[in-house]
Amino acid sequence: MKDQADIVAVAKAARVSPSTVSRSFNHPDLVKPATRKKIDAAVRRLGYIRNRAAQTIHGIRSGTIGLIVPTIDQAIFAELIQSFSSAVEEKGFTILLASHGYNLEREYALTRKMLEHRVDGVGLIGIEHSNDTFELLSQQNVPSLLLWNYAADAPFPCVGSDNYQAGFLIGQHVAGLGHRRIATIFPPQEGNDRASLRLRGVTDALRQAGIETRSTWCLETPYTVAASKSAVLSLIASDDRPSAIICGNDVLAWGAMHALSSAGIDVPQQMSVTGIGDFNGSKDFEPALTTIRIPARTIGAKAADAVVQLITSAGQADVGALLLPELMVRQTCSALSG
Amino acid sequence: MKDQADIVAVAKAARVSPSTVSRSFNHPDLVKPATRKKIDAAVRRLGYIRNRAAQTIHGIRSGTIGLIVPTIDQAIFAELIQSFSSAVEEKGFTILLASHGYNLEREYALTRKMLEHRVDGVGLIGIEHSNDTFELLSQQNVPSLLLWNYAADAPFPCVGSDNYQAGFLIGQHVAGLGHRRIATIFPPQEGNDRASLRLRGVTDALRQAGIETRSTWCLETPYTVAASKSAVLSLIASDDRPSAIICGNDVLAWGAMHALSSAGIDVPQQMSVTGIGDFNGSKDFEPALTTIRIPARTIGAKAADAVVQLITSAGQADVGALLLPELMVRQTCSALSG
DNA sequence: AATAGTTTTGCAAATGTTTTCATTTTTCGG
DNA sequence: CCGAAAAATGAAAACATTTGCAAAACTATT
Repeated sequence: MKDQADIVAVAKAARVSPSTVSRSFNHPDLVKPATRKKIDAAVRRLGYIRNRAAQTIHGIRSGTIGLIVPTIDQAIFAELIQSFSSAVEEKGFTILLASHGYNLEREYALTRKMLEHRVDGVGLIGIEHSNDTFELLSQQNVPSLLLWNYAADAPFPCVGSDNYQAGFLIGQHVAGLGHRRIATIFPPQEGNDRASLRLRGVTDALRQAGIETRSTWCLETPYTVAASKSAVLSLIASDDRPSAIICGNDVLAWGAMHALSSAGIDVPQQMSVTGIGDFNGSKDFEPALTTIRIPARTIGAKAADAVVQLITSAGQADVGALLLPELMVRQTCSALSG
Repeated sequence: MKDQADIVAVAKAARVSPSTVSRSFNHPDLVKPATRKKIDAAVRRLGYIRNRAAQTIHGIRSGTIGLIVPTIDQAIFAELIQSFSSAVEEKGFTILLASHGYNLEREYALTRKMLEHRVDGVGLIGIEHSNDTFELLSQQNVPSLLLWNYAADAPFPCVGSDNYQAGFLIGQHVAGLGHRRIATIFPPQEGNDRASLRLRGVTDALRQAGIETRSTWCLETPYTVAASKSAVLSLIASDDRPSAIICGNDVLAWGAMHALSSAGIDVPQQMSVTGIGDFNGSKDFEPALTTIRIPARTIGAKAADAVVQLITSAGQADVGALLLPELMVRQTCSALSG
């Protein structure tokens, strides 16, 4: 870490001025090929690496995009992060990643930190954020994007799906198959607009079909197979069982399936199960999971395009995108017989 | 993005010098409380946000750590990234994340980019990397850490598990239960030392038990449930079936389980299956997956400690850590009857 | 060979901070 | 209320770059 070569060292070694070295990097066409060669040689010899921090203070873009997510280690966000990150990488940006654990105060703090790093843009998951966060972002005038969820009237452009609609679709489907005794299993709603919208969608669809949900059948667990499995295990311990379980996402559905399998309850013969998300693996689950497809990879890729557009157009572009949720009818949810 | 407040704007507004403002941030005890209050007020009024890029060129740490992974959207790396990132966040760092898709050339390019951003340290997954990458890192003298895998003689400190041992353990276990007809299903070995080490461990353990693996039973698929399921489906289409399938990781094992379940083959009665990794969900799979535990969260957390130590001790600390793989005997692998 | 035009280079100022050192202000014991 | 010591502040240099402008070095035309 001692005397790392800087641009003037390179200049000296190549017997040119620092300006020329700088130009040789940033506007190679402005410097004579022969000179460029000398410089390249010097660069290699000294192991010089450009200092983006020093460039950044000239108003040059930092080449970083802040991505702030609730959590990383969830199948679905991982997929989103992957596609987002590889798409922005392709465009020459690098991702500054942070997770707040569904705590919107922490999200604000992280946003600030990102701005200290002078990210060129930021992506947030969902539409609901603390007021401070929104103010900060718009006051600092940083290209910002809301991922995953979509609303036309959100304070920033959204690239995502309609989570209410997702819930509504699945509720409608389950009710349409004749189910009346329906349980739900969702994560805590606090600070998670995706989940609460989905649940509202489900409830509305059911109510529209004349079904009221029983509060004892509305389970709430974190997003893990383990939690969901044990919640469903105790749900079915009672004689008074529902005929279908609507899960807030596919991970919860997997947990439910394992619980039923371990109790020897056949899906979908004796009990229907549905997910939301259509994660990797849900299609190949046995039996294949009926769920709502929310195209994480597409969202990631489109979002990447969108931020970059926002950045390069100084926020003038119209980049929102609504990806419609889609019902995937597979094997875990069947018509109520009898 | 126009006239964002800078430190001199704040200074003017607070009627003090820039030096004082700077001090008020970095050494608050050196400035009079009253002055500090004036400054804080000005900061708030102008919406000033410190510019880390400008700090960084003073040799001050950038507060970022580069993490370069093969892929993000795999259960297991997601877990690792999550724990690593939240642990470093706690210590005031932010993660610069990039993925190379198991391509070590790209890894080198990404490493360079990280260095351009003047990350304070970098973490790489696995022990095998291109020579250029190693040279770059040691020549630039950046605190570097190898995660996930462990070897005493690696060029940089490792925080990880012994993947050969992991493979060996599971091979031994399966052979010890009397299985002789054993299939394996592993990802492509290219650029993935974890996978190749595991496979070597398995093969060695089997050979030691006098078992040679048949090449037609050595399946190779990417890390997805879908790929694994279809590979296993065609494997069992033949009459000449193995009695056990050793999978390179838990995702592959899940795929295998679904394949068997869809073919109506009982696990473990008719076929044993094992994984490696002990991912979230494997314990609650039905039947619960016998696997080798590799403690991703612990590795992430320890690795975070380690890099930060490396950074703050200028590379003088001895931070390597070997987390032993552990056999988790559950329900998917039973003794061969008859 | 001289001129005009073009290409290539260097100088110096600018970027937003931190830090050393010197100066000013405050505090406090007499 | 004086002076010494301590505390607080400011001026200026430093950090690693980029860039506008001007000078220098070529080319081509006559």
